[in-house]
Amino acid sequence: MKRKLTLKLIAKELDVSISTVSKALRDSAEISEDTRQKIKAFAKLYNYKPNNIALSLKNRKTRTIGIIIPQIVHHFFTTVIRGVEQMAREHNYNVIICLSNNDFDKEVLNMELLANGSTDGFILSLAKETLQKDDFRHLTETIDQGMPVVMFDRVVDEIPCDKVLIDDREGAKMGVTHLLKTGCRKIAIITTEDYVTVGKLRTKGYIEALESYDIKVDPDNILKLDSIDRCDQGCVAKIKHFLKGKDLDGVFTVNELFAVEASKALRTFGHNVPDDVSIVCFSDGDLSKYATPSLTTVSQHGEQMGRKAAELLINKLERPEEEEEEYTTAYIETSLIARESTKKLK
Amino acid sequence: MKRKLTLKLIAKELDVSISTVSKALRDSAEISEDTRQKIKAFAKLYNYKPNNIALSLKNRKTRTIGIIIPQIVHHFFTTVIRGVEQMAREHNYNVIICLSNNDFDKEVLNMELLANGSTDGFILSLAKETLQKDDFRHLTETIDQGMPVVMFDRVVDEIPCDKVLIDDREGAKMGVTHLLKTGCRKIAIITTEDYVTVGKLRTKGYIEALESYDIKVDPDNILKLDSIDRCDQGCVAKIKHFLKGKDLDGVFTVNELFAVEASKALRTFGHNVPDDVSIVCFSDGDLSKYATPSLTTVSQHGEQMGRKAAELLINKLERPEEEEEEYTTAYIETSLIARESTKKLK
DNA sequence: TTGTACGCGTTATCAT
DNA sequence: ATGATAACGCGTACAA
Repeated sequence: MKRKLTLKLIAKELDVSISTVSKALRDSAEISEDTRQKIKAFAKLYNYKPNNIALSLKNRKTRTIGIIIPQIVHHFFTTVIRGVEQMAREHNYNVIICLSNNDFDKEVLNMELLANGSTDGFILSLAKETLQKDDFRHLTETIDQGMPVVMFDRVVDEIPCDKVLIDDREGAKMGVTHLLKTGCRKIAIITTEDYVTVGKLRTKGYIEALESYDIKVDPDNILKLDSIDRCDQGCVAKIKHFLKGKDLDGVFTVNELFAVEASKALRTFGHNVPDDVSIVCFSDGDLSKYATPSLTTVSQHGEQMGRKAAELLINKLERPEEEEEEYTTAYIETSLIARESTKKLK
Repeated sequence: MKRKLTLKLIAKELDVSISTVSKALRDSAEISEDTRQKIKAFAKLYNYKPNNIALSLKNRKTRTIGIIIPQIVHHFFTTVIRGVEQMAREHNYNVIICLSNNDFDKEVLNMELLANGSTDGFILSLAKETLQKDDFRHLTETIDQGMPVVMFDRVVDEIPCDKVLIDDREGAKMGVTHLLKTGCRKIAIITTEDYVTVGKLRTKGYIEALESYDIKVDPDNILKLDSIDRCDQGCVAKIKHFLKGKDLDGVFTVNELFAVEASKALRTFGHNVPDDVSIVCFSDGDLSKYATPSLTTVSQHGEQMGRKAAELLINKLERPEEEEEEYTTAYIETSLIARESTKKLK
C-alpha cells in the first residue's frame, strides 16, 4: 500500500525543490523547458493529483456545497438534490449531503459540523421541528460568519438569504381550476394544518380558484391532516371518514399519498374516478403516474429548483466580497400533467 | 461579516501563545486553571470551533465517507444512503455523495476527485456503463493507494474489497415459492437481460423455485427486458405482448415497475389480480404499497445494506495499518411482504 | 506553567 | 532558472 504522491515526494525523487515541482506542474515560464518536461512526465506516470484538502486550507475555499434536508427517502428532495448536483458539477463544486431527519438538534449539529471548514455555503430545507420551534439562530449565525445560505421549499421569511420556492398557491389554483374547467363544482381539499407553510399556501390557492368561479367555500369540504410527508393508518381513517357520504365531484389533495388513499376510499364507496369524482394532486413522484387510475398532478419540478438554488449559491460564492448584499427569492413554476383521474377538457 | 475565529485570533486577543490556547481548549493539565478558564470562556463566548480542513490535513484523515451511486432518484439507493448516513453519524463521519448517472467517465472523474483528499474511503455501486465496459482500473487504483472501498448491489467479483449484496437468488426463490405455496403453477417471470447481474440472479432463483416443485421451466414464460431501472413505453408494449393470451396463474417480476405494468395489462385482458393471476415482485419502494391492488413484494432492506456497508468501511478505516488484509462479502437477507396481489396462504 | 518549532500539502513571494 | 520561506489552522514534542 503506497502513500499518495505529493509534491515533496516528487521533489525528493527528482532531486529538485518542492517549489520547482509546483511551478513546473503549473506550467510556469520560470522553469526551463527541460526540467518542466521531466517533472510533468514523472507526475503523469505516477498519476499525481494535488491534495484538495491542502488546497482548501490554502485558498480558504472548499468548492463544496452543503445540502441539509429533512429526509432523503422522498422523491421531491431527491430530484432537488439531483438538480443541485448537476449545477454544482458544471461549476466544479462538490456536494455534501446531511440529513436532519426533521430533527432540530440534528439540523443545528449538521450545520455546525459543515460550517467548520467543510463547506463554502449551504442549501437547505428546514426541519419540521425547526419551523415549530421558530428558532433560527443556527441560520443567522452561519450567515453572520459570511457563509451564504440558500433556502428552498421549507423557508422562513425573516432570514436574510436567497430563497427558492414552488409557487404553491398558484400551483394549487391551477390544479383546482383544472377540476373546475372539466366541470367539477363540488370540490373538496385534503390538505395540512396551517403551520405547514406549503399546506397553507395550497389551501389558499384552492380557495382562490373556487372564488374566481364564484363558488362558496364550504369548511366541511376542507380536511386538514397533520403531516405532509406521510399517510399512516390514522390519516387513512380520517380520509375515509371525511369522504364518506359526501356529495362531491372533485377532490384536490396537497400530495399524492392523500390522493391515492382518497381514490381508494372513493372506489370503496362505489364512486368511479373520474366519472363520478375527479382527483388532482400536488405531486413529486411516480405514484401518481403508476396509480390506477393514474393521477392528474401539479408537477413540482424539483430538479429545476435544485439547479436554481445551486446557481444562486454559486453566484454568491464567486461574487467579489465588496458587492452589495442583495437577496433574491426565485419562484419555480409548476405545471399541470393531465392523466386519468380527471375528465378530458372539452 | 466577521471572519471565523481561529486559535491564532484567540491567542492574539488574550495575549498568549497559540499553543497555550490549543492546550487550554483540550483541557491539558499543563495549563493553569486560571488561564484555562479564561480561554475557554472566551472561546465559548465567541463560539470557537476548530477548522475541520486543518484537522484533516494534519491528521491525514477526513472522517468523510464518499458514496458514488448511479442515480439518486431511486428509492432503493435512497434507502441505502440513509443507512450509510445513520451509521456514519453514529461514528462521527461525514457523508459526501456523488452521482455517476450510470456514466463510466463520470464515475471515474468522481472517484478521482474524492480520492484526492476529500474522502477516507468509498462506498459505491457501479455504473451500468462500467459493468458493460468491464474496466475497473479506477477501482484498483484507489484501492492500491490504500483507500478502502466497499461495493454494494452492483458489484464485480474480481475486485479485492468488501462487498454487500442482496441475496437476489434466494429472494427471488422466496417470492416465487410464495406464489407456488398459494397454489400457482403456471408462473411467468419478467426480468432483465443476463448482463444485469441482479436480473440474472433473480432469474436463477425463479428457476430454482420452480424446479424444487418439479415444474418444468418454460422459456416462453421468461421475458427479458433491457433495463431494471426504468419502464418506458417500449417496455410496456413488450410486457403487454408477452402476457397477452398466455395461460398463467402467477407472475414474478424483478422490480415493481414491471409488476405495476403487468398488473395493468392483465386487467386489460380481463384477468383479476389475484383471483386469476397472482403477482409478486422485487421491490424497493412505495409503489407496491400504494398500487391497486397492492403488491406482494420481496423487500430489499436497503437501509440495512447501507448500514452494513458503512460498518465495513469504518472497520477498515479504524483498523490498525498492519492488520492482515481480509475481505468480507456480506449478504443482506430479503423478506416477503404479503399484500393484495397474492392469495392468502392456507 | 507557558512558549517555540515543526509538520500536514500547497502556492505565492522573494532571494539567489 | 531554481530554491528558500511563509502562510493557511491545528496539535504536539520539546524547550524554557
